[in-house]
Amino acid sequence: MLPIQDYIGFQLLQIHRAHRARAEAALQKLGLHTGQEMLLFQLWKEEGMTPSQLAACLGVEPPTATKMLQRLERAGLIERRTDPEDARIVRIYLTERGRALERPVLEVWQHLEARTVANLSPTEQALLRRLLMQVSANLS
Amino acid sequence: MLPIQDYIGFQLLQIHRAHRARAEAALQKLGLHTGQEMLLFQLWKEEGMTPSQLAACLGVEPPTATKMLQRLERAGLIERRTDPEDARIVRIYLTERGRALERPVLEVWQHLEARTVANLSPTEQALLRRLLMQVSANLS
DNA sequence: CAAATCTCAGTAAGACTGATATTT
DNA sequence: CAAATATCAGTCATACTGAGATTT
Repeated sequence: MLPIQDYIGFQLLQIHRAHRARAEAALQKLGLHTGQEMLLFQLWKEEGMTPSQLAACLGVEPPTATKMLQRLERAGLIERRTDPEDARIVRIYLTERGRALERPVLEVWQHLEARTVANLSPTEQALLRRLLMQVSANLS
Repeated sequence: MLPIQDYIGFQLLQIHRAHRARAEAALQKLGLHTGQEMLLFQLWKEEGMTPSQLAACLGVEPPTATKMLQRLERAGLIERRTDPEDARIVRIYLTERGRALERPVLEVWQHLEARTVANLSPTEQALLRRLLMQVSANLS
């Protein structure tokens, strides 16, 4: 029987926890929590997305996205606007403060990414990315 | 600028979520929640560990382990016994029901592990394990 | 009226910090 | 009394399901 440490499932959990803790510590200085930056990432790419679309991008259910958006709104980083053509739809826009966070958050991410792949050659990094992509597909 | 999907940090999060959802679905049939089986794993290897030791194995703080143990105790899978030589120390033992879960839980894990590494050659699997080990070390 | 969209309410596990026994 | 051990209390973000509310 395989010791638990050798299960990839176990390794993934350990890594996820460590990664999350590091991200949390760095994002805290920007007044953000882990997870919130994921949503902001999407909005930096394209504003005006709906809560449902954002939920799909993040792979969560709509009520989960709603709660995240409430926190971001309370923090003054995003705002909601009802779609003028279909009042069922809400569209999410960044505030100035939300836009201003793009650069520092990216720096945090790049820094953490560098740490994550430290001691791996460029070839190994590319390989890891490819293998993880396959794993991701396997589990979807 | 790298699209978010190409960050290994992002991939890890997606994979962790998918993996967790699959584990949750399978463990539910055994009356367990994700995370609980981690603790049981340790106890199947060695009973009589203390809450602090278990916390260290899992990489969490002692109060977190205490809560997990409370749930496992309520579920009738483990029991606490005060150490006879040092009354500060609590030792955790499996109940019969807790021991009986070893085989089915292992089957769930092996099945999920197989799915996780599907479409990867044995060489690639070993490589992935090694790369993840390095990543884990990087983040610790 | 049915479908779509969002949100609310409630629940639960995960994880932390800081405080509180209890024993050594 | 200081250190060690476990636990309690409180907080917070994650994430779900199921139930409204509103609009098309």
